[in-house]
Amino acid sequence: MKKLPFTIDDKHFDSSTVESFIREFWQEEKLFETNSNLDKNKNVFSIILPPPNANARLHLGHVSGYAYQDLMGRFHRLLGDDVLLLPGKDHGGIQTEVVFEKELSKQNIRKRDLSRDEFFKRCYEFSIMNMKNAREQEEMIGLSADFSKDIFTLDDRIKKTVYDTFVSMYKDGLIYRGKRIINWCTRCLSALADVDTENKDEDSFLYYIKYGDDLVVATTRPETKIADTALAVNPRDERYKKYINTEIEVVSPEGTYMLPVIAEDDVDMNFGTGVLKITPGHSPEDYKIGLRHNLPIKTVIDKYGKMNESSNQYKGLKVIEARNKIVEDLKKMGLLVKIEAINHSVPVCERCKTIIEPLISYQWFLSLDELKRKTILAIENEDIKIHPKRMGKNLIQWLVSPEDWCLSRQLFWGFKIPAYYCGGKDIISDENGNLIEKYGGSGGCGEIIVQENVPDKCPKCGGTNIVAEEDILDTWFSSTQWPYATLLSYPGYFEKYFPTSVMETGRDIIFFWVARMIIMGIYKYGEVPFKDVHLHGLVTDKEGKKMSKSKGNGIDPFEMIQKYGVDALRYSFVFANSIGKDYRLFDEKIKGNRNFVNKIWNASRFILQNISDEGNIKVATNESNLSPIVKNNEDYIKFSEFENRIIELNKKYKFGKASEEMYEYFWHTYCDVLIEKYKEKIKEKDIEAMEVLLTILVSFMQLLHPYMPYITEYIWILLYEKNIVTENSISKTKFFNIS
RNA sequence: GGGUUUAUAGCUCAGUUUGGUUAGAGCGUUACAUUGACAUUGUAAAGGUCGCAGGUUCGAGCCCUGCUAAACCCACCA
Repeated sequence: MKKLPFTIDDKHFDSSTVESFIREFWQEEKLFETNSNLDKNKNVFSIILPPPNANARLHLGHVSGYAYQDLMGRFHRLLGDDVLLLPGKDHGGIQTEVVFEKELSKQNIRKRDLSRDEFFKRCYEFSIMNMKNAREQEEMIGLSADFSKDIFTLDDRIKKTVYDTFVSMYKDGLIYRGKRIINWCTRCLSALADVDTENKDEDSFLYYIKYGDDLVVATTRPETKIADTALAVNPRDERYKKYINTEIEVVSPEGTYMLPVIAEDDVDMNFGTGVLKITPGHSPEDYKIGLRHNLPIKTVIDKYGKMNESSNQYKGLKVIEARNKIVEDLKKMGLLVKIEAINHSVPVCERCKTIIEPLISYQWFLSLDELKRKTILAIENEDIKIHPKRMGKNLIQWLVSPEDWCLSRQLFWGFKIPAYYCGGKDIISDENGNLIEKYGGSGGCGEIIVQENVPDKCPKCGGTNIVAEEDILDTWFSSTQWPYATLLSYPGYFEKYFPTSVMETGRDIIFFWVARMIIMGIYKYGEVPFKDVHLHGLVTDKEGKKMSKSKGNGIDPFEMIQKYGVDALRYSFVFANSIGKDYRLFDEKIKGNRNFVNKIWNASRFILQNISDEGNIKVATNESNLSPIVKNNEDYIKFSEFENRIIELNKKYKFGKASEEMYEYFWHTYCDVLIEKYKEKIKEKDIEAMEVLLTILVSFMQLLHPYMPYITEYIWILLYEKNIVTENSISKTKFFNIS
């Protein structure tokens, strides 16, 4: 072993010196590397670590997650388990694409100026750079992962699994190409799933517009008037009963046309006038109503957010421009009754905050009905245990919604959809303005071929004019396969480690990720991909507000590490917190834990300084070779009870409680009571005093190690150098009273 | 509208499968100590109607009901 950088004569514990020393030591010893050999005497414990997005430095959220994951891994190593912590890096899909677009714009380059391949290449380089940073930071915080197995989500081995799943889901009829209303981002120029959108409050106007002679409709979107295909009223609404199932003549700036009036329970009698215009082509709610009443679907807005050619006067105008102009025109025609100010929420793109334009479009979908049902059963039967339990209810609530998952994205950064069209595909519109996708128009039979590799000819007609799908897969389609896709990438790992022991992640991505990982696992292997789900809360500032760049209330974890050390920061994430609860982090909290680190250092220092070298004191390695002197010592007996208690708390994921009790025990029992009690005796080299204090110290280092890996390992090495313990690393040991 | 959570000292939080003496900790505040393993320390003190109102009970911070306030999630917002 290298010369120790730091001795027991140093009063103040210098965390960064010790951290880099220990880090090198761990790397040299290759302590956390794994293999596919199954040892039947050992339990297997595995966590596939949630991969951070390779588009920025790690933030507090990542570090807090790693604190929990590493804690569990190290704890199970000390139980004697065969532990795998498998690290990875996420290409981050649309998130990274948007971040990198901003990078490009700094160089005055627009994304669509580059080819897809060129964009992909540059974004890949950008990601590689970030991945290196992330990796360094992961090592810095003491993550005991097997870095020789670090894997990127765009790795070819991952791609193989993802494509296999896509193809088999297509063959099973779960994945299909379909037309429906989807969330469209006019800036990203892509379809988005519901979870990729969020709601934003917006000040807008409610326009009251005359429809026919008697009816007035209140709408925020007058520009979609041209695409109306019905009016709807509540069947219980006495005011409008007589109009139901009639047709009224509607005058508009684009001419006069007839609209049916339908009865619909979903219409709120108290909103506006109680008359709703139905625009199935541009509103998800209206789309559903349209399906129920078999209404035609008209489209007036294109993918750029501009009015399309079905409008004569507004063609080419952006939505807002068209809205203002049509309002002017309606006013001139005497059709505008009044305008009210309104604050309502609108869906926006989760990434770039552009207002979503609901559009009718052909996309790839995954039917989830059956899989969701099975997933609910798995949760209800506790095939998978969610901690905290109440989050399971949230999950089930989300799973009962029947929406299919829109898998295709019109983006550059990600896996291409493995689909091909014999003779290509075209979008045409029929006489009613309905969009129809036609296949095989440019010389082919129109067969859709779904397979991993590019086909050289059509398996149906033998044609060679094969056109590849240009869309890419939603990044969540691949990341929800992460638990098995990673393990399948290394021979024997899947067999040994699947299903994994725990999925540990933030409570905020339970729908995005956790729910759909379970769904995919159930599809692929008929079983849940992990046995337990542990969800940690979000880190907030002292006022309980979410940290964000724009608010400027964020804490840089690496600044805190420089100031107080990794151990203090990591302890602050778990200290006195309960599972799934958000926790407030601030400087004084971390500082308090730094003081605890220093207390541990000084107490250990005192013991080590006063141990007689000639006495050749050794500490028992397990309960059976414990000396009777220690075994019967009342202070040791009490400690032993405490030790069992902490181990039990860890098993129950009660890390907050355990950390609190360890703090309390070490500071106020070990230091304040026991050291004081044995102080004089120890200086007289009394064997019982030395053995009791040492045995407790050694065991306590093991107990605390998952929570504070650096200082405990360093003290352990000092004990090893003094021949007090026989292994040179805590990671090679087991808890004292585990046989 | 549906679901979930929280409310305990100035601040941040504990208060435990199971209700039980005088409700605890850290930070902060105040006083004192200091060549001592540790001033990143020690000893002590002040500080609480346990959100409000009922109920169950010999006994409620804990269980039940209602209310108030705050936060989060889902749906909708024409």
